[in-house]
Amino acid sequence: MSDNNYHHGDLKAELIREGLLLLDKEGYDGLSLRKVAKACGVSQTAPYRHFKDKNELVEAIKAEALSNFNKHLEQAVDAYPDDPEKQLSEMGIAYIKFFVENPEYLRLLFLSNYQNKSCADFTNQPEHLTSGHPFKTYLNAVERYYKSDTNQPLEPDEIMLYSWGLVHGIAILVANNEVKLQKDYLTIVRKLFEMGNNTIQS
Amino acid sequence: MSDNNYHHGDLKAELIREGLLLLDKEGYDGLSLRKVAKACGVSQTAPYRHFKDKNELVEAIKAEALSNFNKHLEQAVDAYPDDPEKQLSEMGIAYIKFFVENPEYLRLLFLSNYQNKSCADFTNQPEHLTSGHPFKTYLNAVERYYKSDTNQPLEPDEIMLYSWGLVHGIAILVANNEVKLQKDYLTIVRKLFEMGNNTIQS
DNA sequence: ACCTGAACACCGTTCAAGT
DNA sequence: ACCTGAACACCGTTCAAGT
Repeated sequence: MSDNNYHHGDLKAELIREGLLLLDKEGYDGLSLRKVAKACGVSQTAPYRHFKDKNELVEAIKAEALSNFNKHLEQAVDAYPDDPEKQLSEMGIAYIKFFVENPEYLRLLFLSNYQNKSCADFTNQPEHLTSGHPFKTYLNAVERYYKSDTNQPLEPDEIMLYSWGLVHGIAILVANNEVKLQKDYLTIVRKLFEMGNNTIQS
Repeated sequence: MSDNNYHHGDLKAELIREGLLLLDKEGYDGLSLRKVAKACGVSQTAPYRHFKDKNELVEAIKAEALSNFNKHLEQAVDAYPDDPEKQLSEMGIAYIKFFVENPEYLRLLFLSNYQNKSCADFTNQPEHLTSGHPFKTYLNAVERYYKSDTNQPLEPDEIMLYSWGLVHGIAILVANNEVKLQKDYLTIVRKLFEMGNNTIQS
């Protein structure tokens, strides 16, 4: 708040912002504490006034990335009010597209050993702790879909693992160029979603 | 072959072996060229006689890891001869279990930026280049399943993305403790596979 | 939960030199 | 496609000191 500090009013926020820029520019492996500090025009040890270690900085950058990701998902959901099935499938497509366009986010969010210790138990946690988190957004969409389909043979838990797993796996395989497909991946994904309504049908 | 070298008869193979041991012991981030060299009792620069740089060493370790992984998949396939549907679903379960039990392999194989440039185009490559590779094993299982089910509305390409994506995504979410489930994940996976026969049914 | 500069242990990589 | 040791640029982290 005060802008009469040694150098910055809000170094902590700037470190996070520059960290995300560095991720975009140099990829996950280029993300070093010293480079982020230099990008903020501050000494290499200054980040230690705001974060216990690199792990804490990376966790903060992750939180920012998750928030960006969540906005993409919510945008897709909001485009189809009152249609839980369409919401779920369009959100899945937004999910995949996001990571195909930002593959370094995948590395930051899902493979860094800078681990978020807390396992994301969104089902049993109070709303204020989980809202704004993409996985909670995903779970909400699954639950709306579950309620809208009274013939659904699967529990929310099961739809969650199925739907999230499918979308997540496809995102990773395509983003990492792991599969080689004849057709455009989005064409195939749309076909799969249409056939399965994004869930198994029996 | 000759064992009268400066130090080793087969340093290259030993570097790969020790690299994989180090991955198990210290995780993907602990995998350093210098540590691998030290584990082989050799100077820090000795690996450069066998690999252009760290990237090449990591690629060789990856190849070894993929071969171990492939053995697990083939074992599952071989347990159910003449039942392509069961082969596909049991292989999927073996796939998930393998990564849940060896999460550092996930990091090595799918999120390292030590990239295998060649995108795995297993559909159009000669057999001798692709055999022994887990993704080829997966593709083979998909194709056998496709041939066995004449009512299958999906192309092999589409089944591949669907089946591999689902299995891969679930493996990552569970191995990284990303989902919190009420029941055991294998119970849910088995139920999903039984319902969908590992593919969408229309 | 302010910021710096010197220092330490670790890393990948290069290069001249040695069996 | 042999192996080593010194050296360089980079990294995370600690610590005594300075606004």
